[in-house]
Amino acid sequence: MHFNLEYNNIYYMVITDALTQAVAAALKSLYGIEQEAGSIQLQDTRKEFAGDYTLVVFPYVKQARKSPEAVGSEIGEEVKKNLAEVSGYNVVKGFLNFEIADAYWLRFVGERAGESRFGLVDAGKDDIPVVVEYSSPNTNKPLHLGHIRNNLLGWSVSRLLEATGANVKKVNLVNDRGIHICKSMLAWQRYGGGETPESSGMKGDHLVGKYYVEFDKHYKEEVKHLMESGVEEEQAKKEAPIMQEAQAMLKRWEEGDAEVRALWEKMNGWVYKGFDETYARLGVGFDKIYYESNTYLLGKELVQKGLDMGVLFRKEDGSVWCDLTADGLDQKLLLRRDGTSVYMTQDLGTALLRHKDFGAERLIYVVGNEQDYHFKVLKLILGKLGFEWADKVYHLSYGMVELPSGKMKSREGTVVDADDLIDEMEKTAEEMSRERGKNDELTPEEQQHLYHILALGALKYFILKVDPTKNMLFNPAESIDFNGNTGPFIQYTHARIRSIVRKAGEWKVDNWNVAMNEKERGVVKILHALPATLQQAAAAYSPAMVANYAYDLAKAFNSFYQDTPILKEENAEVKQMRIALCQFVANALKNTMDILGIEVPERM
RNA sequence: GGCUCUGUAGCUCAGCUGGAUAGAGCAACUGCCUUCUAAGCAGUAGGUCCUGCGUUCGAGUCGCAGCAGGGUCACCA
Repeated sequence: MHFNLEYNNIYYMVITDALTQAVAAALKSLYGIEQEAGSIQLQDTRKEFAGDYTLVVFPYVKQARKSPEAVGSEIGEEVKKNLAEVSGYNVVKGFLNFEIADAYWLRFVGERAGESRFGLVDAGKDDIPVVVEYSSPNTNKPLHLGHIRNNLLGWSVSRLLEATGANVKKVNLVNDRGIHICKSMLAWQRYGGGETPESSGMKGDHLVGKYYVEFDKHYKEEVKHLMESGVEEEQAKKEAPIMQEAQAMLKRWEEGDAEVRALWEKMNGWVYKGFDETYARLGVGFDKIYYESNTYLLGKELVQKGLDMGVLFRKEDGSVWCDLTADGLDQKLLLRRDGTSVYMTQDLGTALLRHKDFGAERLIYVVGNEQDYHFKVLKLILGKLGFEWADKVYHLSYGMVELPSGKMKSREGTVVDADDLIDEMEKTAEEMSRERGKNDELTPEEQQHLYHILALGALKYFILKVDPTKNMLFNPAESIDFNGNTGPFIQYTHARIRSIVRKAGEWKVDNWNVAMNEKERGVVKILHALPATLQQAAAAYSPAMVANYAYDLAKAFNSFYQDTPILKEENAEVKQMRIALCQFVANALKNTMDILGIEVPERM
């Protein structure tokens, strides 16, 4: 029997698939063991041993009734006989290490190095869309570091899904109504003296945020006064006049009061202008923006449907609930006794709206893990309401960004402001670049652009390299690094490679018949794993896996670059192969960083 | 208290569906720029993988219990 390497219809010829098939056949012919090729696990051979891929034979020794060493040798021999690309094997204890012939790697580089999109799958424009919601800010205060993580994750996961073939629609649901914005409005009305972004020179979202803080200051004072005059705290918080007035303003807003609406539109307008600026600096965007002022009444007809279906019930006071006790949860309110809806009701409505707007089934919500319970319930209720796409709703639950002092709290002023942080990063990037003095020949515009992409590269990589599900720590006292496992390290590696490739000029692919060194093989094997890595990362919704991949690749390349001549190589064939390898790595770095939303420079 | 997530080097983090002697970066210490970009490379030092029991040929990874920390359990969003 002989195994031919075939083109996997999506990507490229895959030696690992051929190997597992050959192993499965060997298991059968040698020991009569039936094992599907797909369920055979190969792992990368550890670098202290010779070989490329390793099969652990322990699972088979019992049935084979032989020692692990014997089983390893027999399978190794059989596979080597049948698979030309296997140039050798060795057995250490129960580990069978396959060695892959250089010819395979050379062919792989020759065929793929010039592909600008190796490992990426073209997005199916006609496929059923996947809707990713992210960002979803409140309009009463500017964005902070927590929002940055959300935005970067949302953007990057969207890119990641696109890179693996999905038709992604990015949406934002702006929370533009409610008591929080009324607080800012009221405080501005009372204490603002007509201040505007233009008159103050303040960014609109920051200006509105300033009055949100202003409200809180007066509110606390009033509560304190009331408590001093003997009112209980609970009561005082409700009775504080400024709070009552904010509530009244909300009511007027809901009634459509012209004056309140005008003020609301004016101040929200300031905020949007500010947000747009921050989004642009972060390099994120949306296909559609929803506003809660338009959607907050949605969901009520769904509640009626649920009542008709008998999956919801009405209590004596008129409130409507969903009983989730059978699912191990509580009862969940969907309509208050006055008939008004709650957050969950709107979210049910907007889910359906989105399903209709895009014909989407997969809805992905990039929302912090403090809302795990909410989304569990949302999914359950959608299911009970009979939507078969409910099980395709996915909450991408990410951990919060903590400071050394603990959680960020906007009202306590312990937040890291998004704009300030980006400013800071750009300043640092500029300083570091000037110190090195490598970019003096660039135009001032090119320099500014470089500082920007380096700053954002550092920031984005810092945040995205961490597993999304985990909380992460940010220490403002220690600025984000530009050395080591960082975005600029990878950007630098790319710039360096591009420099070589530019100097090399045209390169062509021949049927290289040369020997590879360990460093070259190390780089090629990482490139080879790119498609599978992207698949895994997409399945896990984890840009972190992409970030770590890019780092491993850059690291391996730098190690190769350090002690292997490329342009100075005298053997023309070897030189061509190395240039191709360089181009290949540059493409892979560019594409993986692009998934992270990070631009890579041509020089730096 | 119920539910849930997390615990790996001094610090920040990797460790894919269990596999060989647990890996990076930062910080500390050594070397390497007249040679393709030193934002780099090579090396030294640093670990009871929170604890215990269990499953397994094999556990950082799976199960149970405990300890510590976060989140959440609103007619808020």
